[in-house]
Amino acid sequence: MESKEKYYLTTAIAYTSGKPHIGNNYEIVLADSIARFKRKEGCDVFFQTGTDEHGQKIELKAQEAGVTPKEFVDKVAGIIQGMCDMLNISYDKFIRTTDDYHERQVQKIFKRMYAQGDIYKGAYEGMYCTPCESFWTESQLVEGKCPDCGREVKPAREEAYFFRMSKYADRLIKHINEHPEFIQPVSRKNEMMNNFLLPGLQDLCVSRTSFKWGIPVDFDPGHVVYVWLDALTNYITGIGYDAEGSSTEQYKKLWPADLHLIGKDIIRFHTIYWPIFLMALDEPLPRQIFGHPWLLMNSGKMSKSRGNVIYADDLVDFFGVDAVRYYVLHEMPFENDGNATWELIAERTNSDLANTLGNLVNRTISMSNKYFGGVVADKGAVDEALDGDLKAVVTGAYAKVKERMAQLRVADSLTEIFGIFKRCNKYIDETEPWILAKDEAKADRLSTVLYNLVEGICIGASLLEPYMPETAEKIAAQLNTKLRDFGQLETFGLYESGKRVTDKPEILFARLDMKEVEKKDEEMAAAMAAARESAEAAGDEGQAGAETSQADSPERADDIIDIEPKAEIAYDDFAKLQFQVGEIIACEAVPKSKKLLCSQVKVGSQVKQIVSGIKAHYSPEEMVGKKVMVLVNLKPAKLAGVLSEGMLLCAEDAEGRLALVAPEKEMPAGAEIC
RNA sequence: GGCGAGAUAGCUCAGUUGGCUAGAGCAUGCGGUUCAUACCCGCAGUGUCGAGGGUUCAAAUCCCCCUCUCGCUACCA
Repeated sequence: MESKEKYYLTTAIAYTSGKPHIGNNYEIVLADSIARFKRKEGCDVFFQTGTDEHGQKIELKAQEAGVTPKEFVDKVAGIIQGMCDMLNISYDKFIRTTDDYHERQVQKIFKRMYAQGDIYKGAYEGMYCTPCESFWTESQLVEGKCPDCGREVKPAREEAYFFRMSKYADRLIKHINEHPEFIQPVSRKNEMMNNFLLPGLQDLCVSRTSFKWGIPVDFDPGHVVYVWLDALTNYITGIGYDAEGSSTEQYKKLWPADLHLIGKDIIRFHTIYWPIFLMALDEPLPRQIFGHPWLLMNSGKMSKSRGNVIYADDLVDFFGVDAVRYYVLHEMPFENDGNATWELIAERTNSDLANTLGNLVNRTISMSNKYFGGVVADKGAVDEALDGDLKAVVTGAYAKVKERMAQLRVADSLTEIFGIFKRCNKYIDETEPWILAKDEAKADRLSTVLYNLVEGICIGASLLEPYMPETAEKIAAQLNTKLRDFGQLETFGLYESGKRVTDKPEILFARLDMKEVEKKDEEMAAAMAAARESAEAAGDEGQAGAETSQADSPERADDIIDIEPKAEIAYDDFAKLQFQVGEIIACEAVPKSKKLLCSQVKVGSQVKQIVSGIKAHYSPEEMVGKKVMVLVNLKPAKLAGVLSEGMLLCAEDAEGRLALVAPEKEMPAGAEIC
């Protein structure tokens, strides 16, 4: 192996709005296995992870919890770091965006970009939708109304800083085309190109004035640096970047990053905005960005409100840290979402970890003790026909694993490694040690067979170390040896002949009773439901550990709408709106539309046809018969080619779930709401 | 609506530039074995390779069309 090559990898930083679930933790386990693998390959690895701690959402959560934002994020960051430690994550640096050096650099970066003209002070000058607290350009409006809610918009203006994205678009397009490995998996590259780069980039707003919990723009009080400029730059500030040219030696050595590991939901920010920020700073671009798939629970996205969340600490308590690491690494394909349930994890643990691996180690050690008092010695009694293939499989595994890892195919790497253990089990069957033991004359052969097994297990365990470090160490300890370096995995026979293995092998993974697992699953589901109920009863979801959907984490959702509170309106404004109770008498999905339902709504003596974007939340069948709140005097418009003559009012929560608003007591269709 | 990906054994998926009787893992059934955590080894499967056309000596693999699923995006009064 030549002189140490550096390898800098990062995960996305976790948003500190609540406790992350196993779907969020997956990424860091994946990163950890890559980091450990690279270290064993001899690279000088730097592995950074951390937390993203600013934003209005956190400001609100803290307020609800009755603590300061800093107190709030300190607590959550502590939980997140604790989970990393629990999962045995070998990070070199845990950055928090509230760290002083980070805040200072973000301010400098902002100032430099402003001085260069990449950031300019402008304003949202456009049509403002007060209820949505959103600005829209003329072209975004639909029929002159807010494209989000369809209500009236009015001209408004709010001061803000913008980043001139378009200036760098051509360079980025060129870079992406010339570096096919830049965006992984490649299918994402086309999405970025077709949806954003080729149609033309919009300038990005990079400051806010509507909340305080952020990094202040130091030359313009009232503005705080918005979201991505703050969060993304952690990748350089964490290793000592300085916007004024005094970056540390560490930075000069490590940058550009070799790999940014992120969830597929934030690929856009990492493959478009982040590279452009770097271009503005005249820094090289990261080598590769891998947007990994998600780990789903019961084939659905995990979210607390669905009650299907699994937390890493519960899993670790039940299965053990390495079983959890193994599951998420093994079950996650490269491009498709993976699935997790208590039963699936248990099945995987039983078949691969308890049966194949654990039992192999156990039976090998047991035989060594039984036949030779624990002494493992190579007596040179080779049976070429039987031993050759075993040795070939064992010594050939490293090359295969290395190749898989180079493509970030971690799950496939594990499969290759387990090929060793399966081959060893087969070898036992082929050599039949218990028969050899009956014949004094075959003692040397028996000894060699056991030696070969121990050697095979040693190499397998050494390969397994990046993925399951604790288990690998346990195996080495039971075999009274040390884990090998990667340079020693292609030579068979390095186990020191004559050593004595442990006389009391410890079960590595106990077989799990599926009934117990089922019980545990039900228990957790019940606990989840109870927690949800009590949270609802208390009318409060603001505790640390509140909802974290996989989509709005690990960085942060751009669905947070953080603009000025609505302006006060006069009664006259309100009086213009006519609300009535409407009864839905028929409803069907709008063809050629994914989200629209078309309802016939009885309002008084007339029936209005109203199209609503609620297909994801209500089926046409369940709509029928509902009495709901209708805005009836809205100017009719066509949606997906279908006429809509009003609007059904809905409540929407932070996760975008909708609930129709209905009168609390029985009211006739047509009753005025005032 | 736009762009893209996919549809293969009960389940999760492999199938390279078209080439023999289409594969792996898990689950299932049967057989073997007993060192071991009721474990391990072997065998057996079943498949209209989404539907229909076409090119070819030959197509899961290429072309056309259809159905369905998924991703990104737009829209969602």
